Parts: sequence; structure tokens; C-alpha cells
Amino acid sequence: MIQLSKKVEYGLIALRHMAIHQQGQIFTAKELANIYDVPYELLAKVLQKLARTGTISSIQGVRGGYMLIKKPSELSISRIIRIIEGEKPMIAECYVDGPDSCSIFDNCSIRRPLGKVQRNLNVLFDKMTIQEIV
Amino acid sequence: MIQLSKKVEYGLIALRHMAIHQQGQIFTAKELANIYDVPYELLAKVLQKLARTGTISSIQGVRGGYMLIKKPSELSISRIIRIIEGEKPMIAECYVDGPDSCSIFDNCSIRRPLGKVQRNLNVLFDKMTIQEIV
DNA sequence: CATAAATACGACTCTAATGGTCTTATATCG
DNA sequence: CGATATAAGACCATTAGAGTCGTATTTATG
Ligand code: SF4
Ligand code: SF4
Repeated sequence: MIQLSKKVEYGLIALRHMAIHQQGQIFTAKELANIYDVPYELLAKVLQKLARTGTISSIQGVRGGYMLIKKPSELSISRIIRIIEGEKPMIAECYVDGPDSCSIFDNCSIRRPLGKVQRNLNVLFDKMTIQEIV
Repeated sequence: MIQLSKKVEYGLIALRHMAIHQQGQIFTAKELANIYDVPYELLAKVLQKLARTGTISSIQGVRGGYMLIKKPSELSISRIIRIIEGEKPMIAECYVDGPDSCSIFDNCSIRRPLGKVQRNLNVLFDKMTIQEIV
């Protein structure tokens, strides 16, 4: 399957929401979860990851929440996936976890050729940003 | 995860193997499985799917096997994925299984924008063929 | 005709990843 | 203090992926 995970989708939805509103505005996880009917706890964890990496800032306590601090044009899909999934989107397992991750690595005849696909994917996901999905 | 499944990888490996050899040559599943150290039964099922859709022809019985009948340039990654996985590579679940497949379909703000990604993906997977991975 | 070699096909198991939930801790405003 | 919010990690259920097995069918060949 070549599909985005729910976590990534929820992250994109949240980031887009922040991007289309006034900069500096604060949104709570609960609020976002309600608007988009997304599981609160799951969204919260995604937002926490985004906060840890400096994509959004988090304000704890009463009247707290999250605030977008990066420019939408700097937030590529690629980057968001890497933050949320922990790794860049890769077409083949061995590209992520190295030679030992695939039992047929040594006999694989498509690894090199797939590099071309990977490079195109990189371009695609790198140049598509939150800016462009508002 | 944006990864090809093992079945697709095995299919690509097999098709590429046929493509780089003389046209009309017959290969058995066992033979291919041995060369690339791929699980025989799994590869066999993939080859059967490819045979059912007229991508390769199958010859039963002793001295049987599979033979490539389509031109490598006609075999796009997109097409091969569709044959083996049963559906085209789609970036979002709802694109495959419709509105009811996603609980937040009605509130989803990224579905439309993701269409752009999907179109780029289509182009990428459509124009990359077995021809280009020899 | 008997046998061996090969595809055809479906049932089955095992494992890991995903999606989702729950609990507890911590921070902060009023 | 108490309400509200993030932080973090454990936990669980479901599913999809990878792989295996068993059996039927086809067919070349001695
Ligand atoms: S070695 Fe080949 S089969 Fe294994 S993961 Fe890499 S590309 Fe896929
Ligand atoms: S509706 Fe939105 S969240 Fe649901 S699958 Fe489609 S794109 Fe993803």
C-alpha cells in the first residue's frame, strides 16, 4: 500500500488548520479533535511530536495549546512524514533499515533501478508543502 | 509507509528477469525463486496473477513455466501494482474504498489538496516501466 | 499408461504495524 | 486549590503482510 498513515493525515489536517488562520493563534488538541472529528488522544500525540521538533510550539496549562511557528512554505509533506513516522518516506525497506533488513538484498535486481523512483518521490514530497494544501 | 509490498517487489524482479532475456523464453517459478532466493510459493502466486491478467503466459505441465508476452515498455509500475495488489497505488484510503471507508470523510480538509499529490504519483508510476528498470 | 514436473488455487498460520484507548504526571492560569 | 491543558508511556484490538501447506490439474515423456 502506498498510503499515508492516519497519524500523518491528522497531522496535516491540524497543520493546515493552523496555517489558514491568523499566525500566532493558539489551538488546543481538544478543539482540533472536535472540529475534524478525530480521536483526541491520537491527535494529541501527533501534536506532541510536532512540538518536540519545533514545528509548532506548545503552551501548557490553562489557556494553553499549540501554535504554528514554522512557515507553511517550509513544511513539506516529506518533513512532516519524517517527524511523525520517524523516517522519510521510502519506497523500499532496505533504503530505511539497511542491507540486513531484507533477506534478498544481495540478489535483488531492482534495488538500483528503484532508486530512480525514490528520487522522484523525494522531489514530489519535498516540494509539496502545507502552503500548497491550504 | 510508502513502500512497495514484497509481492510487488518479487513481481518486478521476475518480470525484469524475463525482460532482460530473450523474448519467448520460458522460466519456471522454481527457477526464478532459486535465482533470486525468493519464497517459491509466494512468487508462484504472484506469477499466477500476472498470468491471469495476460501479462505473462503460463504453460502447464512438464517443461512448462511462464513467458513474458507484453512489451516491457507497456508494463508500468502502476499497472503491475494494480495487478498484484488488486488496486492502483493510492495516497488515501478513501480514494480506494470510497467515502464510507473513512470516518472523517465529511470533515476532511486535506482530501482535495491530496489529489494533487495523487496525480503526481500517477504520472510517476505510470511512466516508470519495466523497460526502464532493466 | 504411469510418472514426474509443473501450474492453479484456496486455506491456513504467524507476526508486526496500525489505530485507538487509558492512566498518570506535570505545568499554569485564575 | 482546582480546572484545564500538555507530556509521556503503557496497553489493547484489529488488520494487513508475509509466508506456508495441501491438493488438484495439466502435460511431456519414457
Ligand atoms: S533489497 Fe530489493 S527487495 Fe529487498 S527491500 Fe531493497 S529493493 Fe526491496
Ligand atoms: S477522507 Fe481525508 S482522512 Fe479520510 S482517507 Fe480521505 S484523505 Fe484521508
